[in-house]
Amino acid sequence: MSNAKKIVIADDEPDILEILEFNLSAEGYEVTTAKNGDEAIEKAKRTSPDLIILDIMMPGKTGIEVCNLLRMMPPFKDTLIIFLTAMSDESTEIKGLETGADDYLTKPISSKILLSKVNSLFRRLNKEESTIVKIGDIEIDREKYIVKKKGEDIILARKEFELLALLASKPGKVFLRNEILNQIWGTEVIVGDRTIDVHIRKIRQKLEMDCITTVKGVGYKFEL
Amino acid sequence: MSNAKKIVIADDEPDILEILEFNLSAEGYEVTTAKNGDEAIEKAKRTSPDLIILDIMMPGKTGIEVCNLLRMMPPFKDTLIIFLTAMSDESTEIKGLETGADDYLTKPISSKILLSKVNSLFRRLNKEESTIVKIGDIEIDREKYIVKKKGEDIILARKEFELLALLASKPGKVFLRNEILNQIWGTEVIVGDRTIDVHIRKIRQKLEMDCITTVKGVGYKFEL
DNA sequence: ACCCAATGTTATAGTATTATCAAATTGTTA
DNA sequence: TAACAATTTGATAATACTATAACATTGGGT
Repeated sequence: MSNAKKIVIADDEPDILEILEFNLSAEGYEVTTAKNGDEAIEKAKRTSPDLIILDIMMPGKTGIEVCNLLRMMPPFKDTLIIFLTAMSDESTEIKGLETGADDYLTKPISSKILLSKVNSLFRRLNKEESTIVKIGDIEIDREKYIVKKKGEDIILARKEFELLALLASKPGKVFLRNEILNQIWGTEVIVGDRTIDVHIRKIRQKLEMDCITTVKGVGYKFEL
Repeated sequence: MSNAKKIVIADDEPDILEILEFNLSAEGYEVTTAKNGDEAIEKAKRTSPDLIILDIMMPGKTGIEVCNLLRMMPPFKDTLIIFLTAMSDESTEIKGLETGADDYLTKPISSKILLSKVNSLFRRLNKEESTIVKIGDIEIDREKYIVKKKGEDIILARKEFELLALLASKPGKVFLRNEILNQIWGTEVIVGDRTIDVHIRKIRQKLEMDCITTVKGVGYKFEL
């Protein structure tokens, strides 16, 4: 899966770095580590991570300074940032949140809590972004009602779009004709047999690709 | 449109309820309180809050149970939920996060921390709503109710303005007719289908641009 | 290789949706 | 309250979408 979430962790304590990296990697995240603030910024620029975990107390730039710098750069305007802090000092916590961090964790860190928190943050983010589906050259945006192939817009009518979106929602899965009818036309409306075929044909025509496969006697599936 | 964020707080301790309500109200939030889980669900259904704060330990349903129930209801799929817990018990914290809560706070609660956290959570959500929106030649100022095209003022009537502002708030996104009706006219008022069309037409006329695209059978979107 | 059911193709007619205009209603301001 | 602007509605025209019929083709089973 190339869509593994990327995380950059910055902490000056090698032990912590290692523990966090181990745990997050085990969970399937793509982890990059940094020993200090500057390295964190540099790695962030290079890897475009989905989440940045910053220790507040670091030699050189503090996590808060790093966060401030990152927030000034457009690519990191909305990137998730979590602070790590040994202090249970309230004012620090607040400063952190108001700097634009999305959360903070207090050391000593329980890996279970960290993972929960990370997963939880991503869960929220995923919901917002699930409107866009990318499969190879094809990009389907449910919100914008747009289908793109290699960046070029392809105009689909409503039913065509819905049908494609349905099939593409689970690439590889074979959708039975009945399933498709229920999902797109609903149970009340009854349409003839050829209706689905015709829509499928139009999609194939417009996409100019063979990404919808017929499974005879069963249904259709979206692939490649 | 009163766009004050609404919050429902559930806790069985009246003191805490009062403190939280006081602080959050002072910050401009619209607070509703509930003494137990069932009441929380009921109030949530009635007020459609933006955030729900749940004490975990409550007589009757626990906060976790309430959260589970809420998450099953479509309207609350994405609502922010924060847990309040007296326990620093790690397993509880994790159970909370994995239930679908967005964060948790440990009692005793510092109101400053609470406010920071709440503000921080909403900040992320609010990014979309900056008062001035610029898209190409067009500039929309929600506060001053002014639209400019290449620096020149364009005078739009209120509904026209609101409609344009709505569409432009998420360029590219297709707004369903129902969505538009709910956002601009509200659920109580019922207007005919032609109303939207006519307003769209006037906006197009006054802007002298083709920036509003019709997606037949779906809705309208603002582009370019 | 043949058959037959399932699917592909095409053109077309019917339908639903939207654009446009004018007129009616409501709201606002002097 | 008159005058004017804003909003809504209804009728009608223009348009795009969809379903279907009729026919062609395919491919698996025997």
